[in-house]
Amino acid sequence: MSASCTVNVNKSEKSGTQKLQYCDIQPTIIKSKEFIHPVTVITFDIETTGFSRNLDRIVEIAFQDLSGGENSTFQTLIDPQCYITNSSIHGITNNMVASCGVPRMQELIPIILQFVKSRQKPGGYVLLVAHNARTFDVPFLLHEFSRYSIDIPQDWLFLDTMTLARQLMKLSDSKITKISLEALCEYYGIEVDGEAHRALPDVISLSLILQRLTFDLKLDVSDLVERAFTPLDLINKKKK
DNA sequence: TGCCAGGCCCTCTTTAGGGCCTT
Repeated sequence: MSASCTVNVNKSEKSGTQKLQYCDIQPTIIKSKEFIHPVTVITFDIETTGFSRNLDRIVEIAFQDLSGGENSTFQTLIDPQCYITNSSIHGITNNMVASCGVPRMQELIPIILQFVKSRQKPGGYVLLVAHNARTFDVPFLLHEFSRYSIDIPQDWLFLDTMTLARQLMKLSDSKITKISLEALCEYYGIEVDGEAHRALPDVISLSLILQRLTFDLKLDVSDLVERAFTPLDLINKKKK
């Protein structure tokens, strides 16, 4: 994937994007090759106190804007306001999150919104990418936002790299047999820069994996947008 | 009584079951 993530879309519809609902965004972005509409691709990862989106909380989050440049990464511990019992998994302890300056989620959400906005191109959309995003990272994020009655911005789309990895696994000449983040790192010869199961090292690995997957599957940004989903997609699926 | 996570995908399937994947 190129460093600059720009995709062609219909400029004439730009003025109407404020009224768009989640479900309308994808076709609008990928509609036409004649017009240019920017998409910012940001990978992200969370560490949590467990697997339950209802009972567990996020203890660390990291983002990386694939466009690069100054301030392209963002990482912070989060005070989950509950006892951490799985420190052996990620190494994040109760003492660490109790330290002065570690924000609670309600304090952090405006900062996350500001970070993403700072990376967003004027009039553009954001594609937030995570591994197992559909089942894990995004539902957790939605729960945290809804806990404080804050809406996910309508110009945010989400992409799950597990979907791309499954697609790669189906290719006849693919030698990949597992699609975990660890397995994909091993497959692509990516060395984890730092502790695995910490948000920033995992997000840096994910950025490299995303670039390799898009290359192997011959995808451009509009292809990624086509495979993206919105919070509304998850809510509607749950209702079915 | 029912909850204790949940969606995707494959197969020994489709009126289902179980492994994978995330912390």
